[in-house]
Amino acid sequence: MGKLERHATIADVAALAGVSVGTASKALNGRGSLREETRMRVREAARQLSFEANAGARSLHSGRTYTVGMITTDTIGRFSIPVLMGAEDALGAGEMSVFLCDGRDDPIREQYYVKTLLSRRVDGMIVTGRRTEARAPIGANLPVPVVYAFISSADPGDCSVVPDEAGGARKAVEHLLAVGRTRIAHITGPEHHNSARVRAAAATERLAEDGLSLVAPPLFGGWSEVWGRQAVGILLAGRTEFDAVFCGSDQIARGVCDALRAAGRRVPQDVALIGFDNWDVMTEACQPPLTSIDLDLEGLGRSAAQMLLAAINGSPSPGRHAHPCRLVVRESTVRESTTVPLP
Amino acid sequence: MGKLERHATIADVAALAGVSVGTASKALNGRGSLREETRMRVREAARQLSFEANAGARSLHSGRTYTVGMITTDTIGRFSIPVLMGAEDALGAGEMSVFLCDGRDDPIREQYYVKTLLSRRVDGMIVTGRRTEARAPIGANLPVPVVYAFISSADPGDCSVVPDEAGGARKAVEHLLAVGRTRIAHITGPEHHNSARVRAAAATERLAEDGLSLVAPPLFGGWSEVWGRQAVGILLAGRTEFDAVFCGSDQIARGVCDALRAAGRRVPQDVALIGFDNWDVMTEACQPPLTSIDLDLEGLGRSAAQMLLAAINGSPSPGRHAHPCRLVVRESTVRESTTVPLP
DNA sequence: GTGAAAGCGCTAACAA
DNA sequence: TTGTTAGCGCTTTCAC
Repeated sequence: MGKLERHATIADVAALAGVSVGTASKALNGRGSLREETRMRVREAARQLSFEANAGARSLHSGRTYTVGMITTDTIGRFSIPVLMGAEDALGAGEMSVFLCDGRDDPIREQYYVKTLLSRRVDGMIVTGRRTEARAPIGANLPVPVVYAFISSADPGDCSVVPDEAGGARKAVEHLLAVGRTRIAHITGPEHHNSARVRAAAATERLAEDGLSLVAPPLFGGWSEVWGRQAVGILLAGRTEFDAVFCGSDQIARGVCDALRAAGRRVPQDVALIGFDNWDVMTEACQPPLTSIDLDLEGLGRSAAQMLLAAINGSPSPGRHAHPCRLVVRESTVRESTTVPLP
Repeated sequence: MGKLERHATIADVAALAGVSVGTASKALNGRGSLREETRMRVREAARQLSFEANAGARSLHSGRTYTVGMITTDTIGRFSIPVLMGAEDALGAGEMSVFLCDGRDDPIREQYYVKTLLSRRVDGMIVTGRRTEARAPIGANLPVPVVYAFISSADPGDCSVVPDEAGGARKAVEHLLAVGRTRIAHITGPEHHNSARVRAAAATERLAEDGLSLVAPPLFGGWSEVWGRQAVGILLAGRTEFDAVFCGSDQIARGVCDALRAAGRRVPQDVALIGFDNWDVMTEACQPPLTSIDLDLEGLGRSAAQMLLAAINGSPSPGRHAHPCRLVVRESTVRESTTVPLP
């Protein structure tokens, strides 16, 4: 057979089948009315030539390309991936192909990508990023719909799908209350980070609804294990007693866990511990395994993609949509894991 | 202005500028010889209409789409990402757009993507995956060049760019020897995993070159921290003395580190410790920070993309290409970090 | 220096 | 049932 030199065209197929291109087109797309024998003959010719219709030429008529662009505003990372995957999954099911564009925190590069995507006549775009903060819209009066996923647009009229971080923080607190803890500390990331502020505020608020408050003001620091360990030092140096720690991330929680153990406090007997993000690497390696809040990023991405598909089909969903978080219980908050191992 | 209803065509631009479409085309692409005034007038009209030439229509002539497909054979994960990013980076610089296709370990899905990409007339494809093992070629006699990155093709004639894991393992051993250790243990992932076997064999071989051997047969297990901790238990239960541990991954090394500390052995004074992958999450959280081997996946992806670009331009690089690994020294092998902090 | 016309690969009217 | 034709948006001869 040898390596094919060029793609077969529908003219090649028509010639081989001994019909006109119009007939070949109908046969391959199931349009018009043709003799079954003719249809088969054309199909067979197409198969023989490994014919795949040129999508570009095709979209010249339909006006649609069945492609979408995904732009990450900052470098692709641990949070963008599941979002991208969820979106890719939902779009693939919708027969859409996805252009991946890594913005790398560079607005110039980002605008370049927007132009490129428009020249490729994508049917829509998804914009995502590493942080949940609002960002400037990627463009004004774009000729195609845009959905922001994880990150949100500063324009409230734009469609944004964001994790319900406040709801997640409330679930964390409610879980700690449900297992009988009332003296709760909160250790989290840097105060300038939107997620840290939102989660801390929501936790405080939820406690207030039960007439409680954090045993100490939230400890803002970094998102790292190192900070988790340091923060425990600070907490223990103070006189405040605590029977639970709600952490702004799993990495922090892991650091907290290690430091508590080193200080002779047992988890969960003396201190119940809950993280945020439900990152398997951390929740599994933690001793004991870590209870956490799952952002369901893949579901979020899928949901964003579905909204984009709807918008492309003329039914936009303007505004900010909060995607719910899930509580995942493990042994850092309850003695025995509630999950029953499979037999 | 209001939301644009449709994309402007070159006919719109020509009409607004009061010239023919042919002239407009020349003006916008810098072809032919036109009066400077005309050129400017057309450019201005294009700007006013936010005109972006339809790439699909354009490629109808050029025969090239300036797009490539990236297919991950299995789910996109920690190893595929940097490869994808490096490739996207190199391709973007080459004015190429990238179609992202997540194979999800499903051969059916994978073949579906290959067909889709061919119908979109991509100029080439990059195939990647989570493991370094060889895999069946993605297709035979494809009309466009294919480069395998990280993963490799079972067909030795295909172009594959893979990390030089054996070289990395040798560098790890050489570093341990250089810091004066000779009684080296090796703890790594499952024996059925290609990377585990290759790294263990290379380490053994390198030691043999100096008339040495591992203090015990390689301990194969899982890639997790949990296994690292368990393995230390096994090692200590045996009578064999050791002054260094070479681990098959950073997660294992981290587990080893924690367990050694718990057992009263100091790192690096009593035991020097080196990991593999140079995963920042682990190397930084480890106490002390972990020396490791970096696969330079982003560089590998970039290199693969460049080979693809070359192949598209008629200069293929058939065969298997080993991409070198880098040693990154931190405090788990030397008392004071050799990296000088910036002032 | 500019316009008219053909053609890239395909689909969809309309004829035959 | 099938073939012919026009046209999607663009580039590129070739006349003028």
